[in-house]
Amino acid sequence: MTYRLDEIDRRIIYELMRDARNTSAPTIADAVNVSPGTIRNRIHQLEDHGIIRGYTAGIDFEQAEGHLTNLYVCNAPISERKSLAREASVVPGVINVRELMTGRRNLHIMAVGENTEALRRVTRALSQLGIEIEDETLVEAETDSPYSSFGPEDETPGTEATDFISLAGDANVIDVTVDETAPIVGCSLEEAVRDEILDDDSLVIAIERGDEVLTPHGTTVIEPDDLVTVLSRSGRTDAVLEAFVTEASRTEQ
Amino acid sequence: MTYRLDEIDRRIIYELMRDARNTSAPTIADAVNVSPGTIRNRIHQLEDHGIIRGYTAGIDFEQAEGHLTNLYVCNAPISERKSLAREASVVPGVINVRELMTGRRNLHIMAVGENTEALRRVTRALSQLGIEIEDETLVEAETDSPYSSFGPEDETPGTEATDFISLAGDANVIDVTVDETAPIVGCSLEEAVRDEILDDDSLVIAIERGDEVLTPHGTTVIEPDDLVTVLSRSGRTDAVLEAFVTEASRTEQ
DNA sequence: GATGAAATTCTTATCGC
DNA sequence: GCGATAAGAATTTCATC
Repeated sequence: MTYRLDEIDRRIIYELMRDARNTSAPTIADAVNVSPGTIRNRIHQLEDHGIIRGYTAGIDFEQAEGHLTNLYVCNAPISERKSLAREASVVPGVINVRELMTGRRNLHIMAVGENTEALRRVTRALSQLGIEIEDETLVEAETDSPYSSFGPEDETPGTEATDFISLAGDANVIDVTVDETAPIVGCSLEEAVRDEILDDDSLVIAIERGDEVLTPHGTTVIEPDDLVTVLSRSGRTDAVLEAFVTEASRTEQ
Repeated sequence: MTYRLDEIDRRIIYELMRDARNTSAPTIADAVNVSPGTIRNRIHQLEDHGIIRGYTAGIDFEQAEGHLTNLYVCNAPISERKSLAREASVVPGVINVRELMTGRRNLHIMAVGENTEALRRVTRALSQLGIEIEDETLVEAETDSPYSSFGPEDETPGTEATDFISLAGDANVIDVTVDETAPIVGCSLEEAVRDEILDDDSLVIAIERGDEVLTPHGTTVIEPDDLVTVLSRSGRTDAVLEAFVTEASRTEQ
């Protein structure tokens, strides 16, 4: 029942986990040196074999009108776990169900509601199905990453944020080494903010260039290999990092 | 900071949660009666505001060369939770991280490895980051669903599987009412299997038509509104149901 | 929010190994 | 069976109203 994957399949899975919507077949084809048609054929095979279950959009419901996301940790008898998981997945509000191999706490159900009353309705619906809720908590954030083993081999994870310290509120300090091909290279900080390369909520507070530490001004121009310290109030780390790392790191073979 | 959504935004989110890759802008445009360009503009706005976090492919790693998926339930000090979550997400093998609001068990980390040794490496990496692993278990299955509140109002969830009983092994019995526009309508069971409308692993064991119960044969032709009982050994319920429900239920206004 | 032209991508059928 | 290729349809991008 296990399907044998080759390098092409693995790379397809990696790219689709990274961005399932804005990754076209020709893009992947360039990366693995086959024709776009082959990529599409493989994708369809992976879908047909059930290896690709589907494609989901990750939604930050909290930002969308303050909806609440709740995680229910539940017990289900092993014999009924599969069917209860199926029934739970169609309860209004439920967006994700995980079946675990343990005897207890073996069903993790994630649901969204516009307020606590809506979540109470989910609680009641799950109870009526015979699912025992052992624990429930609000979900603050969720992050998806591709499976790195299926990614390109020449990956250098050290390029991105080297340090990451949470401050009060949602502000973060990020240390990042500037990529040679980063969008911000050659721009002054003033220009970067004006051209929306750099978020308005982000502030460059230090630049290490070689042996010296520069104090950044609006006219300071960012160069490759600068070690830049950024204070970000937006909390959207990825968006901030985009300015400093290469934009198309995935297209390089 | 909360973004105000209208009917168009909600519907876009619903459709992209349902299928982020094979849902084109014109398809959604037809459903809400605006131009495709407007749908694309809205999608970009939702992406820019961070309401759409990204698009992920759901992978069944077990079917792919028998990879193992593990869920680590961890404790992280509240003050460091956000940064630990960030660091955990780049540990090789980690594909999903959830931050929860509780004091304990507030970090759920999901990782994939080709064997138990690979998962042990993940365990070590997480420990070295200062994450305390409280519990860990293999993940058997995961299901994603769209947020039904954002879906079309005339949804009739009763159309699909009305009952669902797990049997020994991976076999299931499903009761389903046949849709008028289902692919299998007008086909004999023999033809359905030959044309690959119906899975080879699926067996129709009963048909209720009006007041009578038919015993299915190869030559039996499926009609709309038949209540069909299907025994499926494949465990891939969705694939089986596809034959009996309308293929393009989302295109109907 | 709609429209229209240009570029890209997807679908499908066909060919060669 | 698997991958490459090419024509036609559909989709996305971008500028403009």
